[in-house]
Amino acid sequence: MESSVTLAEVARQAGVSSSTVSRILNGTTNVSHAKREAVERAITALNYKPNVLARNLARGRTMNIGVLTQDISSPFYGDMLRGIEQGLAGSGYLPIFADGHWHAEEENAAIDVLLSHKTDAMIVLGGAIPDQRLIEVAAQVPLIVFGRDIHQLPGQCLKIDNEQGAYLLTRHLIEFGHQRIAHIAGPSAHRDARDRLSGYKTALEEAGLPFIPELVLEGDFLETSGFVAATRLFEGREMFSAIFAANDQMAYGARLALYRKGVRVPDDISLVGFDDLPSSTYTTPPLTTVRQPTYELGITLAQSMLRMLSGERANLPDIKPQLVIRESTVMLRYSASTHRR
Amino acid sequence: MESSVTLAEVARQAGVSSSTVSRILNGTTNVSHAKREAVERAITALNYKPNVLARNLARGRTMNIGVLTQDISSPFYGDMLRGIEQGLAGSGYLPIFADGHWHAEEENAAIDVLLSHKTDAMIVLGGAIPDQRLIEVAAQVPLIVFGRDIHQLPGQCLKIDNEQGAYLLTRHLIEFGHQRIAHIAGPSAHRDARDRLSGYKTALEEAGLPFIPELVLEGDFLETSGFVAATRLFEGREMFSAIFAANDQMAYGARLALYRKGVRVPDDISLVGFDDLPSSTYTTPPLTTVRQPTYELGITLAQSMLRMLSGERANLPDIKPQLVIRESTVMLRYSASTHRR
DNA sequence: TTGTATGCGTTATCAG
DNA sequence: CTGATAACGCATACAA
Repeated sequence: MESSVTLAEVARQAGVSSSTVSRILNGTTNVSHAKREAVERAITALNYKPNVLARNLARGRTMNIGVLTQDISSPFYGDMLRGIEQGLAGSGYLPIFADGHWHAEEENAAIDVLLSHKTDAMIVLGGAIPDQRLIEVAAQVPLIVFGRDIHQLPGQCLKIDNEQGAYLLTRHLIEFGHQRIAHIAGPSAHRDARDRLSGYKTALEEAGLPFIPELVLEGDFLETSGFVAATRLFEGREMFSAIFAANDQMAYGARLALYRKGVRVPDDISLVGFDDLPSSTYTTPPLTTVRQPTYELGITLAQSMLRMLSGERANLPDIKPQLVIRESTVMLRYSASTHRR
Repeated sequence: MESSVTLAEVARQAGVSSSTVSRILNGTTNVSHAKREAVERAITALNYKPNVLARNLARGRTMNIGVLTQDISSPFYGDMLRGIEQGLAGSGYLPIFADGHWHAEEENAAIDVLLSHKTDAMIVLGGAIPDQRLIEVAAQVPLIVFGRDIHQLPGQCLKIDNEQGAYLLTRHLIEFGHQRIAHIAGPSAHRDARDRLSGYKTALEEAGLPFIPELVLEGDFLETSGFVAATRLFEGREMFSAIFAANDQMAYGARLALYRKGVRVPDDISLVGFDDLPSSTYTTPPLTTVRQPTYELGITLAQSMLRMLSGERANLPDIKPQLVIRESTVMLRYSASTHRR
C-alpha cells in the first residue's frame, strides 16, 4: 500500500515549481525544452500518477458522466451501456453507472449520488421518476433522456415510436392472415407498454378486426410473466393463431409455454416480440420482432452528450422502429385447424 | 446550472464554525442540541449537498470500489455486476465499473483509470492480463479476483471448478447412454476453456470411451461460433449423439444450427451448455447445463470485499459446480438411428 | 517562460 | 463542546 507520489514531489525532483509540472501535464502553456525533459524524467522515475480527485476539485469538473439505468443485468440495458461506454471512449469522459431498478425512490437516490459525485452530465435510461425531477436535474447539468419524451426538454429525449412499432408488428401478422391475435402487454403503469398496446389496437381497427379483451393479458416485461400469460391464454375460451408479446423477454416465456403445450411455432401459432434483443436471433425459431438498436442507441446517446458538453445542442435524431421478420411468424394457411379450439 | 451550496455557507447561515457543521455531518463528536438544530435547519433551508470530491480528498478515501469486468453487456457478467451492486448496497461503498473487453491493454488502462480515481478497493472479473499485474494491484489496494486462481493471492480468488463442471456434464451424458459426444470448446487461450475440455476428456477416459479429435471444435464463447461449430460437426464424418458446448451462449448457437438442419433436441441430439445463464431456463427446450450462480457470486464478492475492507480476511468460499438437468438431454434409446450417419 | 500565492470544499489537528 | 488553522493534491490568476 505504497503512498502515492504527488505533483509537488515531482516538481522538487525535477527542480522546478509545481506550476510548471502542472502546465506540462495539462499542456496549458509552453515550457522550455530542458525543464520539460527534467519533469518527464522525474515523472517516470517516481512513477507519478496524478490524483484525479484533487484535479477534479481544483478544476471544478470531473469528466464523469452519470448514467442511470434500470437494470444493469438486462440484455436491453446492458447492451446500451456498452454502447454508451463505447461512444465515450477516447473522449476523456468516464461513465459512472447507477441502477434505479425501475423504482422511483431508488432512482432518486441514485441521481443524488451521481450529482453529489459532481458528474459533469447525466444520461437517464427509462425509469419511473416524475418528469419534474428530471427537469430539475436538467437545470443543474446537461441531461439526455432515453425512453421518455419530456416536452420541457426538447431535443434531449430519445425514444422509439412504440406505437408505430407495435402497429407494424400487428399489421405484419394481419397480412399473414392472422385475425385473432393475442397480446401479452407490459405493465399498464409503463408508458411504453401502453403505447404498444395502442399500436396493436390501431392495427386491428384499421383492418376491421374486432378487439377482444380476453386476448389481452398483462405481464411485467419479464420471461416468467410471458410464460404465465401464454399458459392462461390457452385456458381461456377465445381462440387465436398468433401472439404478440410486448417485449422479447416475455416472448421467450411464451415460447416455452407453447413448447410445454406441444404447440409448434410458427406452424401452429405465430409469435412476435419487441426489442430485438441479441438472443432473439438464436431462439428456436428465431423471433420476428421490432428492432431497437440498443448498442447503436447507446453510442448515439454518448455522442450527443459529448456534443452537448461542447456547447452545441444535443440534437437527438428520431428513431424509426424497424420490423425484423424472422422465422417465428408464418402465413396462415386457411385450412389451418391448428390454431386451437 | 445553479452553483452548489458549500459547507462554509451553511456554517455562516447557522452562525457556527464550519468545523461544527462537519462534525454534525459526520457524527464525529457531540454537538450541543441548539447548534445542531440550527445547522440542520440551515442545511435544509439552503438545500446543502456535501461535495463528495472535496470530502474524499480530505479524508483520503473515496468509498468507491473499482470493478473491472470484461463485458458489461454479457448476461454472465451483467448478472454478476448486479450482484455486486446489491451486495454493496447500504454499505456506503459505490461500485465503479470499467470494461476490459477481454483485452489485456484495455484492462490495464481500465485499472489505471480506476486507481487514479483512488478507488478504495478493486474487484477484477476474469480478464487476460498477467497475474503479475494483479499482484501489483493487490499491493496497492484490497483486491478480489473472480475467475482466476492466483497462488500469490490466497483467499482472494473465487473460481468455479471448471474441470469438475465439465466432467459432471459429460458424465451425465454418458450415463444417459451417449458414447459419441461432440465438444464445442472455448478459445484455447482461455484457461476456463482448457479446463472444461480437460474435464470432458477425463469423463470420457473414465468411462473407457475414446477421445475423438474430430468431434472437438473450437469456438470463441459467442453464439455465432457455436452455430458454426455445430454446422461443421455435421459436415464431418464422425457421428455423435450429443453436443457439449463449453458455455451456454455457444449452446444457443448450436441449438439454432440443429434447428436449421431439422435435427430435434433432445430427440435426435442431446445438448448441454455451461454457466446456466438466466435465459437457459427459457430456451426450447430448456438447457441442461452447469450452474454458475452469477448473481449470488456477485453478492459474495461484494460481501467478502466489505469484510476485507473492515480488516478481516476476504475468506472466499469454494464454489462447487452444480449440474442442472433440464430438457435438452435425454436417455439414448438403443434403437436410435437418429443420431445421424 | 516561470514561480508565487491562493483557492477548490472538506476533514482533522489542536487549542481553548 | 467549539473554533481557528492547517492539510488534501492540483490548477490558475498574477507577477516577474
